[in-house]
Amino acid sequence: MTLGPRPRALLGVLREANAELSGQELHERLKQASPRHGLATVYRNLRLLQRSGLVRCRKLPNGESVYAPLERDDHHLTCVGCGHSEPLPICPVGTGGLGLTKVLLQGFKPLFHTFEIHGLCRSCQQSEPLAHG
Amino acid sequence: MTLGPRPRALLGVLREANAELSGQELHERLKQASPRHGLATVYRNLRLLQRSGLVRCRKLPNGESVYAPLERDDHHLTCVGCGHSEPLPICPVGTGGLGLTKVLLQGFKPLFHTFEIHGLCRSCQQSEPLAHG
DNA sequence: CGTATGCTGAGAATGGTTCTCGTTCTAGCA
DNA sequence: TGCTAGAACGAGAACCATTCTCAGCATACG
Repeated sequence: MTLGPRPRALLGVLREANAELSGQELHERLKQASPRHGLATVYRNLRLLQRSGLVRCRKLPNGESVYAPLERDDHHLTCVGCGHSEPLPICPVGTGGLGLTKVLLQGFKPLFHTFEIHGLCRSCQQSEPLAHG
Repeated sequence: MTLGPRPRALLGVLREANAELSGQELHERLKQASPRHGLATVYRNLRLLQRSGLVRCRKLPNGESVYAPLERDDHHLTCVGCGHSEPLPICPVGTGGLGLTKVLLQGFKPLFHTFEIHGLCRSCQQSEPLAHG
């Protein structure tokens, strides 16, 4: 598989970054190197890299998608109140995967997984006396 | 915690449904019972129910959110090519949770989790000779 | 009865992402 | 070098699920 210059630059920015980046943020950074780099191209190449198994993606509560290199395996704690999301240093899946049987996958080729715990952060618990119980 | 009539109807529709429903679908169904039920109210009450620990939510690749009762614990296999998502009858988290330490949670109150395997479905593997390797 | 508070519906606004389409780049070839 | 076909690109418009705004209505309470 050969990557064109645009996708390669995109992947480079993602790998240098120490956090997940959104499409908009990636666009900002890529424009610094090539000012005419378009937003559509950013999203086009993000899809390409994702299908190629080089980039992973997840959606934040506010609707934007954030991207990271596939090899980074972070999971998250996300507040359903304020939408704040922070890394969670655990992974429920061993390195060898879940031992998914071929029966379960039925020809599906896994590339990456997302695991997220949703709940209420400390400050949203205080401001919202709704918590069930 | 007391639920008003609108949130209660919403939760009822979700519990009757045998699949996750989007905000738009919920609106459609709720209008059948009360034709003037507004879309804003659907989303308002979805947020309310989510914060109350009664409803869970996840985002599909096409950007819409789908909702289910908290007690339903399904996970998914989602194609990064076509966006198709189907239930996966496994859960990486035991009933007792992950044994998350208080140190990790730092006051965060977990309500539910999402687990999703992203990859390429059989037909997207065929149409896209991109697969890395 | 009068007022405060909260919930609601209708429609406008928002904003990340995708689409359109004319242009530009690249590869292959003579 | 000059030419052509096809792929990739950029700019801006379009899309659409969701959120916001705000006036109207219901309920509770004095």
